[in-house]
Amino acid sequence: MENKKRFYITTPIYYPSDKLHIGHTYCTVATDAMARYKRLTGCDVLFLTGTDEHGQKIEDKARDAGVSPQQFVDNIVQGERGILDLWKLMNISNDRFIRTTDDYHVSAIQKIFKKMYEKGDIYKGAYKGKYCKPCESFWTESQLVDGKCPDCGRPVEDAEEEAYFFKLSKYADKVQDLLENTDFLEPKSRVNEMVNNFIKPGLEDLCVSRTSFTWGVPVDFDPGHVVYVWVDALFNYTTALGLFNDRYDDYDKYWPADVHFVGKEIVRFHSIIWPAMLMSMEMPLPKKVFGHGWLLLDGGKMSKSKGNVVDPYVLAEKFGVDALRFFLLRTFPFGSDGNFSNEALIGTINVDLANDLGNLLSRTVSMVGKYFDGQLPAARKEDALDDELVTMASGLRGRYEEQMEHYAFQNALAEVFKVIGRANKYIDENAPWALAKDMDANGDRLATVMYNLLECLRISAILLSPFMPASSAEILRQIGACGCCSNWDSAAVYGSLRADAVVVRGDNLFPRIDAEKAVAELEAIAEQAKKAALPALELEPQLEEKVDFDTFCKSDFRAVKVKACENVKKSDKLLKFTLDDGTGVDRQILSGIAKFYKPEELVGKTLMAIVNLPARKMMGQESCGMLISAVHTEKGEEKLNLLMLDDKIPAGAKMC
RNA sequence: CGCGGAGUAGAGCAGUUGGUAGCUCGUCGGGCUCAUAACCCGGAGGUCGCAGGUUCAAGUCCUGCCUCCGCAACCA
Repeated sequence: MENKKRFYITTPIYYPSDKLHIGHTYCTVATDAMARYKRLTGCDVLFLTGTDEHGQKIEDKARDAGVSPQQFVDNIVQGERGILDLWKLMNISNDRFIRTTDDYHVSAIQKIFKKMYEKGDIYKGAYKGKYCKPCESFWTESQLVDGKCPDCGRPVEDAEEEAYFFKLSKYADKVQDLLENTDFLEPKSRVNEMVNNFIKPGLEDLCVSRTSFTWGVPVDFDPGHVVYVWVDALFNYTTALGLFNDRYDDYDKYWPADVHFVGKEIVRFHSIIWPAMLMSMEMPLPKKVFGHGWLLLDGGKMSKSKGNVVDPYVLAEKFGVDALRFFLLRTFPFGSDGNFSNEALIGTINVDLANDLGNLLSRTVSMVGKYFDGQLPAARKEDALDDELVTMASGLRGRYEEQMEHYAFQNALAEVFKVIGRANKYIDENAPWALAKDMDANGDRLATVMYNLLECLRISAILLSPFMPASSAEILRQIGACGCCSNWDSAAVYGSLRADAVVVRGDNLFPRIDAEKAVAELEAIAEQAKKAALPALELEPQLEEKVDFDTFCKSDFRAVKVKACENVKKSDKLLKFTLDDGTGVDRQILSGIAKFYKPEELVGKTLMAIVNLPARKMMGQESCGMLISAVHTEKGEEKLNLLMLDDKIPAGAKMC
């Protein structure tokens, strides 16, 4: 037992500048399923996840929020509905959680940085870039928008910043060899991308310190410098085991990692920079980096700006944690991108979980209860009708294992559901309800049929447990499986379930979902969330361009008094004003403010209008001029307020 | 010619080393009644992006083109 095989698996450490979305959940759930699977098979597993908490962006966000960077990340990590809460909700079984702001990590990073510096792989140089003085920030050429600062739009200038660099170029050949000639990086399709894109054109040395912000691990031998992201972030996988710190003592036991699961956007850092740094440190390399795909929405990337970010909290609470976990790993091939949609989620839950698995459990358990009072008799009678089902179920663990070892969650689950589908068909073939009509003649046969169904459920439940821990346990409970027939070994032994197991009916595991209703509700929630995310107040930016005085004077603004005001027929925006402009002749102006005012409340008010705009027809009526309103945007919604003047001002008074 | 991925039934996807084109949903018809109006069987529906080529044989190999998507260096 002390020779248990060890397995160390990690997720990326996530950047807590915002709440996490379904994409992060996808990666973490996949890692969790793998970790649970390995534990199931008897491995001594260490599963690590965490957060990467330093950097300019966090510093900026914290400043905007008026809190310290530490308070800011604490809130996102530990706060209500934060990252820890999310992983708890999703039933993530991580053994450790590292935060790069943890003391032990910070001091370990300083030691690592220093060691690489002393070795000569980190050296001092100059980081060239574009500098925006007002914003005090550095930008790269590619970050600029129209050659100007992406934040404020003002011009930038060439500048240099003192910085430390890592000699990435020194390890280029060794890394290329690693990628091309081993299975270090999977899926294999990512290898070409890395080699062609980054290594062949020549690796440049990597900037690993900055002086332009302070929220980071200080370089202890050079005040003013903080360690820039990669050294700090990547080495988390080792500091969390106790490298250069006393907090943990598992480095020798678990390093090198068996696999890092990472999103395809950070494959580069994990497959090029990370091995190079480890080579520099003369440490063993992880055995594998697996770059999984992204969940796309409407074929495009999820992003805050598109307002299409999917909230895992909402889905888990609405449909259940296990259903969401299952959906993510059953539907999408792990290595490539997948199209997420609410319809697909609900479809998978209804078809696989409710109709096939849930209903199989329900009908089986119900029949054992109805025909045998929950406990099968000992006498059995086999039949050729059993062969195919029994063969399939007996070999299921092997086929499942083959897929799981290749991180092919989708295929592993497909194997399980083939057996579940076959079991449903088996019920039809044997028509237990017909057998039950003559228990004296068919009782033995009926018991065999029911036992075979229970066995299929038992084996399936064991193999599904890494994906749906709670639901699998409930299935095993309902079919009366004990500990010794709920483990990995028993999943390969058909007939493990005690012949006299006590079967108890429970609630429906996966209730069917009314798809139309659920989609509508989700869309309403999304709409609400989108609104809430919009800024409370937005103002039009001031114009840069100058207007000369003469041009300005050409605009003839006048005080006008509202003599009458009414809604324009068939228009929900327009109000029609009859105004006294001091000339003695009524002036008619149409204004698009019906949403904000009732006509009657405006009568008698003194407003401001520009009167020398050319007349223009709106909804078939003439509008001679324009009423002046103040405009601003609240929560994405435009608000208009008419300029109301002191009623002492006579009609026709000129504004200047 | 920056790099990479993708284009297969109405939708979403599988298709390992070339040899009758499959799966899920939907749709149409039938069966059953134990069960969560669930389950089972059958039918319809594809010139596998386009054009060439290699081959006895190509969705699968080669060439060219078109369309969509992602990445393009310090950015999760």
